[in-house]
Formats: sequence, structure tokens, C-alpha cells
Amino acid sequence: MRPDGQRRSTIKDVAEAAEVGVATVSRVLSGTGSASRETREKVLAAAARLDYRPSALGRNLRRRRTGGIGLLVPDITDVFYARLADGVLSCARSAGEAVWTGATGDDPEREAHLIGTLIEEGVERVIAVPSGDGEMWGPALRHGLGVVFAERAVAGADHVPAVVSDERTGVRTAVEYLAGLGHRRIAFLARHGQTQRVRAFREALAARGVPVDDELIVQAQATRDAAYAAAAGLLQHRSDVTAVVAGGNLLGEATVLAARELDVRVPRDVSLIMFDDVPWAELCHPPLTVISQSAQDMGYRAAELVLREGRRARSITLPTELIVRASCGPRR
Amino acid sequence: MRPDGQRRSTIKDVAEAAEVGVATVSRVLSGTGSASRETREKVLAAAARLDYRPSALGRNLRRRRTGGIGLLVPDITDVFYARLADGVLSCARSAGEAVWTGATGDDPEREAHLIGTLIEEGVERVIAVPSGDGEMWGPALRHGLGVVFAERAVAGADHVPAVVSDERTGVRTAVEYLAGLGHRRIAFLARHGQTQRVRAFREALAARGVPVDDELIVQAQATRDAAYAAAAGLLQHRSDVTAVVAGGNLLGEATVLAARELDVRVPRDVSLIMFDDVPWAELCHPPLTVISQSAQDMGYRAAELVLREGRRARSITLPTELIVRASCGPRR
DNA sequence: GTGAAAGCGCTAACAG
DNA sequence: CTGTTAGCGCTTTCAC
Repeated sequence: MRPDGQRRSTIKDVAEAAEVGVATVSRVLSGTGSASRETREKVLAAAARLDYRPSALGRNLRRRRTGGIGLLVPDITDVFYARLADGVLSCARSAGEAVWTGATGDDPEREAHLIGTLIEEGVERVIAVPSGDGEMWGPALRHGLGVVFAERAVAGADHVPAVVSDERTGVRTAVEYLAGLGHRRIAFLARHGQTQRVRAFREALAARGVPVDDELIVQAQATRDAAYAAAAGLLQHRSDVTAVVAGGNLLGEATVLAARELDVRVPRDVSLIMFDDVPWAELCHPPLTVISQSAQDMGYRAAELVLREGRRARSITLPTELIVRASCGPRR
Repeated sequence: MRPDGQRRSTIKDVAEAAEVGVATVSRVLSGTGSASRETREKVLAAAARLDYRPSALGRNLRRRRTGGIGLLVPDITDVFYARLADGVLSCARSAGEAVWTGATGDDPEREAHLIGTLIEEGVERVIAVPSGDGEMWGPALRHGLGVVFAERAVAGADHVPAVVSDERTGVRTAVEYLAGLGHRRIAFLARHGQTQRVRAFREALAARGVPVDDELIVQAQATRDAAYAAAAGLLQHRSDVTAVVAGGNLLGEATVLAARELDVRVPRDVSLIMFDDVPWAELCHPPLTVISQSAQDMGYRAAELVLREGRRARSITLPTELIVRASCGPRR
């Protein structure tokens, strides 16, 4: 056991113990260059004996490149982002890379601060779910960071590759399904910033010849409270609504809760479709019909992109799937 | 915009631009020592102009201590661990520390590998939910890492502080509640390694004078599939069971699913209490009675411990709370 | 108040 | 095949 305060052994210690030069130790341990079997064994033995682990600090400083990848998500407790993170972790692990994680809380300021830390720390590749309108990414890009956006793209940052899902088709499929059931007064509950989804919603409505009612598109902050308030407000003030599509699992959760509270029955009184196939969608009563997107896959692909291609990778659009369960019925 | 391949500016660049020595730049930027107002302004201006960010690599190498804290959880997609991670992230952020995250999959081998990476990376403080029986922590401790365990303690590693919840009381309260409802054939669905909870379960039963039936204590791996198999097996083979307590939210989820599949009604046919108050517990039908423990708090406290006290901190036990909802009824 | 210089642990030339 | 050496970017004595 190493007494508190004894310094960890360095390459020099190993060199001395093995009676060779430091360069030799470096070569043997990193597998670079060649060494006689005898030398190699001596080095390996000494390293093991001293419990030596090369310091990434020294190595990175010298090589002028740091390993590791940064991961910035709004909220790690949101199942969607947790899965995304899992995908990143999984890909990073198979690539032998470590990952720095940060929660931005969807706050550009916090995001900027985290980016700063990442840069100082020497992390040069990051996967991020950009918050706000992504204005904080200028400095990062200027510093030469390889960044890949996930889940959301940033308008005006087309040179930054992004892995997103085909929200357009997802929303359209949902709206068509609902319209096919006879619904005309369909509401969309979105998080602030989900402009793609909102636009797709308008388009889908228009394509079906359903007039869009701006009051039926409500945006909320990405917190449970705000989501609940939005859902409850909608259900309360607009009793003519017969269907709602929730732009994310938090919004969906809020809608279920609000509906229950206000004694609005699903699907009898209102039909519900939610983005994200989270585990509880199936446990819910009734089981929820969802627009599924694979967050885990999204994370994995983003990690692949940032690892393999460096910058100038191509963006990726992942498919969505409508999973029909029991939360939608014909127009009442 | 910095052309691809141009190196980032160093302290030396700033020194030259400001026409001072590097030492002065270092002092000004780190707030150490003193400098004339004039010099300070020159330095600050130059640093801003060059978009300079000090390299943590250089600094850490020199100071022979790295910042940052490591976080090792079994599975980031499990809400409990996601919340725990959130607590850690939150504390780390307010302390200005970055965090490395890894998912062990509850596999000691993967865990050991991640620990190795952490050590190489120079991270010297880690918070971990140890997997297996924690045999992989020897090397880490020997390297002088400051480690704090969370959620689970490791037998025989009493010198490692741990933040756990009062599982004993949690389980006892649940069992007493169930027993009070008239239940005698109570099953416990545990994850492999939840020895504390299992022991507490036995004790609680004994204290109530209920004979313990070993067949009613079933352990499963920490995967959805294994959990489902265990739950389904239990419900199928032991129709005399009138109540089950699930040792975690995955197990609880599996029980709900299996019960539904097997047409076992909750709480009419069997009562259910689950560890962890996850959001879906309330959305579930019926809403689940749970033993709540604050994972977020656990993570925060663990981070505090590892940050403030270094090693030789004291362990912490957090309270649990029985939240009664609608998944338990009188013995049928 | 400020600069020069010595390293932190490591790798990559460059000799031998 | 192997050892010596020169830094990577930074902080910290130690002189001035």
C-alpha cells in the first residue's frame, strides 16, 4: 500500500528499476518501435512491480493532443438524454476514449462555461445538444474543437455535423394518424426551441387541409413544472381539443398528469401521442402511443462521427417510428 | 476564425504580445502575486486579443495535481443513477470541477478498466457505485485515489467513505406496512448483490414473526430481461404470494409488466412496493407505493465528501421514506 | 514588481 | 536495438 503522500511512480522510476533508458520504457509500454525480448521483459516486470501507470498528462502535453470527448446535455435525468449519453459512453468505451460530461440545463451561459472548461482541459472533441440558439459555439469552433451536435441542429452552423432524427416525418405520421381517426382540433405541446417540430406540425396540418390554430401550439420551458403548467392550461382552456401530441417525454408525462388531475380521460376525451418511447409509456394507463426515436443510437452515431471523421463529417438523420398503443381513439 | 491546424495560443504568445515575461502572465491570470495596474491591463488585453485559454494540461503537470472528479455508475439510463449523476454534476459545477463519467454495466472487469483510465488520466477523486464485491478497488486506493462509494458500500473496505441510504429502515417500514395489511407471504425481488436489503428483509420478517421462505427471495441480474424473467417466474410459480417488494425501479417495472402479462391484478391479487420514487411510479396504473430515496442528494453529498474531505471522510446514511399510493391492499 | 530558469512526465528525434 | 536530449505549457522559486 502506498503511504499517503508518496508520489506515484514515473517512467523514470521504471527506467531505473529496469536498468534501461526512459525512451526504451516508453517504447515498450506503448508498443511503438522494437525492443529485444529480454529488455521488454525487464521493463514489463519493473512496471508491474512498481504498479506503474503512464500519466496521460505528460503524454498529452508532449503529443499536443488530448484524448477524451466532451458530452454536453441539457439534463441527464431526462431518459432521452440519459440514453443518448449511454450511446456516447458505449462508443467511447469501445474506442478507448474517456468522456467528460456536463449538464447545461439548457442555459447558454452554463453551456458557455462548460465549453470553456472543456477547452482548458484540452478536450478537443465534443458532442453536444446545443441550448438556446447555439450562439455559444463560436469560441469553441474557433479553438479548433471538433463538435458534433445531437438531437438539435443549429441554424446558421451548417458546417457543424449533426445527428438528429427525422422529426418531420415523425410529426407528419402522428398527425396523419390522428387525422385519420377524425381529429381536427389537434394541439402540439412543444419545448421552447423545438422549431423543427412545430414547423413540421403546421405543415402536416396544412397538408391535411386542417386549419392551424396558433393557440393550439404551446411552448414550455424544459422543466417538469413548466410542462405541467402548459399542459394543464391547454386542457383547461381549450376543451374543444380532442388530441394532443407532446414534443417530448417530459411534456407527455405532464399531459398525462394534468389530464388525470382535470379528470380528462385518455383516450376517451382526448387522444395523446408523445415523442420518445420511454419505458413508462408502456406502464402508463392507458399505454401511450409514441413517436419513437433511438436516443442511444443517436449518441452512438454522434460519437462515431466525432471520433472518426473529425470535423467536416456529414450530418445524419435517423428514422422515427410511430408505435401505436392505446392512447388514441376516434374523435369523440 | 482559427485555420485548421493553427496551434492554440500559449502563455508565451501572450507574454510576447504583452511585452512581459511568462511568469507575469501566469501571475496576472491566476490572480496570484501582485502586478502593477498597467502591466495587468496589458496582459489582460493581450490574452483577450489572442483568445487565450490556459492549458489545464500544463498547469496540472506542473502542479502535480489534476482537478476533475471521476464518476462510475452501473447504468446511466437507470433513472436512479441518472439522478445520482445529476447530483454529482451539480456539486461539481458549483465547485468548478469537471467530471469524467463511465458506465460499468455492473461488470467488475469493465470497472477495473475504467478505473485504470481514470488513474492514467490523472483524475484523483472518484465517486463510484462499486460493482461485484468491489474487489477492483485495491489498485485505485493504492494509487492514492480519493474514492467515495455511493449507494452501495463494500464489505471489507471500511476505510472508504460511502453515502448510502438507510435501506434497513426502508425495508422494515415496507414490510411492516404490508404485514399490517395482513400479508404473510411476501416476496422480495432483489438485484444480485443487494445483500443489505435482503438481510433487512429477513430481519423485518422475523421481527414480525413471519417465517421466511427462501424461495420468496429471488435475485436477478440488473437487466430488464433478467428482471422480467425473475418477476414472471415468481408470479407464475408462487400463486400464494400476496405481496412483493421490488428492490429497485427496474425490478418494479418488470413486476408491473409481468403482472399485467399474467393477468395478476395490482393490488387486488398482489400488493407491490418498489424502491425508488421514479416519475412513472405516479403515472402507473395503479400509482405505485414506493420506498423513496433521494439519488440526487446521494450524488451531491458524495461529491461534497470527495471534494472537501479528501480521504478519511465519514460515511453518510440518508433517510428513506415510504410514500403510500395505491398499489397495496389488504390480503386477498 | 518582474523576468529567467528549472522542472512536472512523457515522447520523438537523433545518435550511437 | 537503445540511450540522450529537447521540449510540450505551465507555475514557482530565486534573483534583480
